[in-house]
Amino acid sequence: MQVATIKDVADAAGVSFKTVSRVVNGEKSVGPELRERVEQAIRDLGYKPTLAARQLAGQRSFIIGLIVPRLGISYIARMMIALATATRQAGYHLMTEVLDHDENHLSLSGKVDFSARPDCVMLTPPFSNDPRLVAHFEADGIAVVRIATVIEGHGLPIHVDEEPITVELMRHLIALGHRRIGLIGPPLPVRASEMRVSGYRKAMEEAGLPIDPDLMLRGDFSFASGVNGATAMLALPDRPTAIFATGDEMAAGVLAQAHKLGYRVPDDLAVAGFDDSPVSRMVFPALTTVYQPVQDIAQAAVDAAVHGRLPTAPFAYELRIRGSTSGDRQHCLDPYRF
Amino acid sequence: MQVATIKDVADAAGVSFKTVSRVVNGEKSVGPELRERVEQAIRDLGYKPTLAARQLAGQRSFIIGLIVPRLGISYIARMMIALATATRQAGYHLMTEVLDHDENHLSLSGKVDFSARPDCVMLTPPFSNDPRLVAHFEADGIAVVRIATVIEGHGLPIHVDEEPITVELMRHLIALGHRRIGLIGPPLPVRASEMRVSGYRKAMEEAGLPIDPDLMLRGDFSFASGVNGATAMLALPDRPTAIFATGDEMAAGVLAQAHKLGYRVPDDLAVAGFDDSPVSRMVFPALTTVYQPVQDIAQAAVDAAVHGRLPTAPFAYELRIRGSTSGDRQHCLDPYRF
DNA sequence: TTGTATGCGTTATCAA
DNA sequence: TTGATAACGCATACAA
Repeated sequence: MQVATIKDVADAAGVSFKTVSRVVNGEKSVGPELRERVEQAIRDLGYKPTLAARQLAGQRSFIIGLIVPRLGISYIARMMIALATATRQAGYHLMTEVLDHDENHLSLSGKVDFSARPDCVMLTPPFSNDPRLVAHFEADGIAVVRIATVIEGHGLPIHVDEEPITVELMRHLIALGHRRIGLIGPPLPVRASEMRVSGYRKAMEEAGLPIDPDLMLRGDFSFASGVNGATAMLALPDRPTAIFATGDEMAAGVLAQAHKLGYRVPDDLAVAGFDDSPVSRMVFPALTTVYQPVQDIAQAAVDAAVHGRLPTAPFAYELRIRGSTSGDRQHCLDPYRF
Repeated sequence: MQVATIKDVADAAGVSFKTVSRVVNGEKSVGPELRERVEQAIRDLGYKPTLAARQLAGQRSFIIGLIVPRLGISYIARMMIALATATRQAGYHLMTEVLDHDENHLSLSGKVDFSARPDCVMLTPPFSNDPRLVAHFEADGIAVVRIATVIEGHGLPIHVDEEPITVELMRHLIALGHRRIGLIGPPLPVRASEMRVSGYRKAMEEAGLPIDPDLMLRGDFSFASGVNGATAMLALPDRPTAIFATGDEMAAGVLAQAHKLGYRVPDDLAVAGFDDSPVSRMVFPALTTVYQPVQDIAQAAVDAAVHGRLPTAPFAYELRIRGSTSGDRQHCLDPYRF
């Protein structure tokens, strides 16, 4: 015999298969005696309900779709692992689709396959901020969870507020005596991470420091754009003594360029990033950065996907002060946990 | 009306739904005229066959399972993206499960859910080298693809041969004049990456260089183990002038410790890694390393999963010589593509 | 080449 | 509280 079906369980327990179905689905209209017999039979036969049949007969598929960009920064990889774990814990299955970063919603139908009929689709940045994508799914009656977004609109938005922690990070730099602090921000002023820019502004104003447009550049989260940003700013007559890049990969680019030019970090130039990505710990000196509560965010996203419940409390970001600003020469040896 | 079913298409095309089924499955026993009518109707209604129904009625599920470790080094993340892409191109769906690194096969049944009935399961390292895991799945009649393995046994092994490219890397170091070359290897002598160790030995012997046990340490692929290995070797009376770590994260640890101790890289100490991971490009100087043809490997794995076909030609590894051995101070600015 | 009947394993509806 | 029966959307065998 292959795998046990609901009928096998019913026969073994001496009940109708509908009763087994009730037990499996946790319905309480089952007598304690029968319930016990059924549960025993389920254990004995190692019965697991077939997903496809449940999906066909019921209205749920127990599948959650996940759409991620191909050009994955490590933040996405961490999110994928965390979402896979949270999905499983909720008794659901994760089906991952990769979408090219620059593809629009028109090419979507050909790429993303709805034949699995997920109960819900989760969108990571940058897709979580694309209203057209959301509309595309909702037109098919599929709920959409938008992970780490700041914009309103349809779907189930998992809002994040990165401004307070960014202000904290900036205060740290300012407390160290930096007055000219460069910023390498996200690509466009519409992204979720734009709050990292507003946090920068807020802290500068709070400290009574002038905001110099020359010190505010934009990158694309890549190492290369960090290098380029640093190159430009360090060539200024009145160069910054600290640079805050809104992503660790960019910050690593700043650090590398500083090394190449012979600057000592942090004595000549302090560098700070954002994300607490693996690379932030592997460069030398290790990068001061902001820890993203990826697991909490993933948990909230799955909760929204399964129960339609939105998170109530804000997520707990944490400042990680390391050598690239403090001058502490210790390595960060904590194992990187996803 | 919700989503179009096969019957809707049949009605629209004025044929029986079985004919539609034939067209969808690419059977050729359909007249050209009817075929055209059916295809038109499919386009008009935007029909996509429901996965669950195909799975229930047929014998295939069109689902491929993927099991990855939680403690993900970037190699795994890249593999996940590549596998998701290749799976989609093959018309299949990828269902990802995260397994804790140290879990044994006994706890497996509770963690990995078979209710999706995947046609095949793909295992990445380190799971791809666990015979018990393979047996576990095959007992359920599920084919198993073992990605990047060197051991024989059941399932569909996607063999990799990393020895030749490792020899090439070592020759590069030796050609630079290094005679005492340290090795920080994989955890146990049973892993796939053990070929990186044999490549080290082979190249040393080939060059007539002595193999000093003091210069052969083992790590666990983590940054921390690279730091520790470097610390130990650089404290030797006759310290190495070059260190080859069999993973980029470990190599980054070596590099960081070298910086901390004030060694110039590569003048005082050359460092080489393996994987061409993102971090290898973001440290300074950039790490000399070996590019892994992740996309090719992923393609082969999916091919094995879908058609049971094993790759014939070896995979094309590539040496990436960068500043950590050559002294070239240019950054690697290529966008990192998954 | 085309169409019809049957069943896959489960949930939903209704009756007992 | 239980159970019989009909779907769900499709593939498979078999018939036309």
